Amino acid sequence: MRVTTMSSSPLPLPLPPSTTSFTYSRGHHSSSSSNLSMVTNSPSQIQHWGCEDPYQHTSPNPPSKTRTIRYRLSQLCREGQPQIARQLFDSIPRPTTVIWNTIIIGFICNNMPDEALLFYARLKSSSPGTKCDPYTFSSTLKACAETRQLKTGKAVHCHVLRSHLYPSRIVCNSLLNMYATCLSSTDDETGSVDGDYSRYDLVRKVFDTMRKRNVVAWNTMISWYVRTKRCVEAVTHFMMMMKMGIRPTVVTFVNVFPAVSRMGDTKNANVLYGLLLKFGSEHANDLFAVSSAIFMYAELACLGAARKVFEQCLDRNIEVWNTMMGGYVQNNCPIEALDLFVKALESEHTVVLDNVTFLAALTAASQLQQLEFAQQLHAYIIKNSFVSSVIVLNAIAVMYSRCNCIEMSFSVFNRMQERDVVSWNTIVSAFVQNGLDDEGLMLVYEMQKQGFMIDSVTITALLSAASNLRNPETGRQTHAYLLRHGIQFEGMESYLIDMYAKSGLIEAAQRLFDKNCTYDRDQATWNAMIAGNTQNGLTELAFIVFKQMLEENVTPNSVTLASILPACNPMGSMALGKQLHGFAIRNSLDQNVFVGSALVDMYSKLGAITCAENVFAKSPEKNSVTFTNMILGYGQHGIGEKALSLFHSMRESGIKPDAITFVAVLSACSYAGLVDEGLQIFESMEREYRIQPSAEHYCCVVDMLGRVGRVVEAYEFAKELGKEGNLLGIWGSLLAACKIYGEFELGKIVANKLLEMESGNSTAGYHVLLSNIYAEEGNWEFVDKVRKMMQEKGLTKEIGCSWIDIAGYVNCFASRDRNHPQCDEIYEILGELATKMKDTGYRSCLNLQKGWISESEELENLCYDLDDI
DNA sequence: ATGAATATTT
Repeated sequence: MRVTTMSSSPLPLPLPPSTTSFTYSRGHHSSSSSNLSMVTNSPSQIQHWGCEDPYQHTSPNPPSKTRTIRYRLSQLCREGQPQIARQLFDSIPRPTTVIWNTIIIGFICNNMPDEALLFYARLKSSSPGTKCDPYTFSSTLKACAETRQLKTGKAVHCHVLRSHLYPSRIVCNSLLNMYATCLSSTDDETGSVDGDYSRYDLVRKVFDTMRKRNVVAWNTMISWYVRTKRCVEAVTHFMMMMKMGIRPTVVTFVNVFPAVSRMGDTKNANVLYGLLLKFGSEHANDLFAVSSAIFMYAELACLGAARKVFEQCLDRNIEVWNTMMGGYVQNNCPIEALDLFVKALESEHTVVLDNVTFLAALTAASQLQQLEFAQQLHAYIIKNSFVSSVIVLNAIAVMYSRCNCIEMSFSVFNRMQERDVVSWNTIVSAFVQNGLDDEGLMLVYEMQKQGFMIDSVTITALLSAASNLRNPETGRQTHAYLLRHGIQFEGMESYLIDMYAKSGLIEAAQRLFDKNCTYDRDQATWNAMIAGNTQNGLTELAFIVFKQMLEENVTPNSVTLASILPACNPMGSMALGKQLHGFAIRNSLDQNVFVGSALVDMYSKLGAITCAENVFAKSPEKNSVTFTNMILGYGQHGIGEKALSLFHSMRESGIKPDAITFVAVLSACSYAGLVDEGLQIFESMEREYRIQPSAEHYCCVVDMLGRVGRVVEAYEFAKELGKEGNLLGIWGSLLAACKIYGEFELGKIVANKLLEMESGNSTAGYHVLLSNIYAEEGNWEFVDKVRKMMQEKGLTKEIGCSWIDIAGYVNCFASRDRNHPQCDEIYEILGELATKMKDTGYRSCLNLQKGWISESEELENLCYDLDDI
């Protein structure tokens, strides 16, 4: 660390900024890149303040009059009337340095740094005789810092050097602050710093060459280190400063607190807070310090410590309240945040709530996801604030969207007088998150039409929509837009990977994963890749990525587990599933609602319905997915009654079933033959839950009717759906029912409908079914026709396959397969079983009497048929 | 009359 060069340098600031960046204009110079050059266009019309101006004809101004006018100027600026101050200033024929300073400072105080710079330029060009003093320099440098104008700041630096005055400590501090501010934002002129100094060295150099560094200089340095994300250096500087015997101020602590909290250094946080107390009660009671300490502890998730600081502060201002509430919100504790909000309401005689308070409450309400409370809060805000700002309205829209109430969200958006990019992003995301992806995409068009630019948040919403819609076209376009417009790529990887994987383009996802984020892959990126592999059936790859993630010490979260758990099912490995369950328990992730749902699904798909039941019973939190998975499990295990009763208790507990829940419960009814119950539930879908039945639901009902032989009813029902949706499944299950119940005429009608629908290899099964129907009728001519049709289309029926995990080894069985090591034994037992079945009255669907196949073949086919049922 | 600094929606 170099902090020792202060006495060796002859010049206080040996950093002549290059003359090229000296952009202040003197008229004959070209002044291409300077903001100061605007001075030549500045309409310095002399306007009179008031009717009479006592100074209009007096020149030069007498000292006493100067004092009066300076006083009036600063008073106007303090009263927030800089425009009137400007008029007064313009009426003065020859303003003195002090007058110039006053107007410049006045603009800065009124948050008009650009105006301040214009007046500095005017001072330099229109009255070259007027000297600048330390006040001029430090004020102007502040304006440069506020406007992030490094070039202008350098020009002022030059003026300081040329003034041949030894710059005062305050001017040096102002210079340091100007460089530190301009060289820490991301949008500055990176790399354009000339000479041998990198941007960081420049700030260091100014600091190192200062003759006397007081606490302000140190504070500036600490704050600069924190802003440029070098927290270790910030703390090191703090300690060096202490060692040199410089007494820290409140600002020092306010600056250094975020350094330790960002590092997650609770120990040093306690040390620093202890130091703050040690340096006197005026420190501990300072509201800036209290607020910063609360924020620090909240960022470290030490909410107890934060609350203690909060409670110890007796004279809280609104910032302190807001910081504490924000701390709870940040740590996902909406109840505590809202509790505090109520307390703030109760102490309204001591503080006035502002928009930031409402924002914190609204964000907490978004986390709480209780529509009723959301509406109460909304009503309260309407009643108690005169005009809500865009930010507050945006937060209200978010809140309704999180409560799954898109109608309210949209109506808030619709009624907004003024909208910003965040409003648009909010409403687009709201639609996408509530399953209205197409509407979300349309709103992006509208947004662009109204002149708002797509930004990185819009991109994430677009990618989610593309992913939900399985629409790689939209996804690719969005990816291209992102690259073409140079929108920040960081943080986008997981969305892109998810989109490509869900759209079935797993190679593209893998490429992104491999190339674009070889280092610094965040949790979400890993999760997206694991989920992508699982969803595309690449279960082994999913496990490889999961293992890699653990090896690279990335902490898995609930999403990781919920993504990897479904990978156990295709592998049929109960051992893996149990290992993951154990892993979840060890990492205290098993209480999570997503993990619980995934565990229920995993166990029930692996046939361990009792394990699924246990996980379900022990889940502290259950959502519609948890219930749906359990109902699905019961259905698949043929326990229709339990599925139904669980569906009813779900209703009673107030958890809203969704479209998939109905698929689960209807198919459970179907498997268990509970037709009347099923039909009743189907009818309640739209009536009670306002869920429009989709093709899948129709398919369940057709299947349900078909299975019990109510084939004609099923046919009438299927016709109701018209031409929309995935009709293939509906007609397919009807066809199977026709075959089983010998409704051959209807079967043929249905089969021909099916064959009209052109749709890949999935129709192979229907061809087989149709040929079987003809075979049962003995219509061999048509059997042949159908078989030939299949050959022409190149269709082969997919071989059914099943598997079971025994002692860690997955045994796989396929029809006519002879690869299993215990193949002979297996077929022997299968033969025995088939004989027993025949003895007890089982009849093959294929009519053996026609002599179409031999008896031994028929035995084999029996196994094949069993697989089909 | 000049320098350093807390809470904020997608």
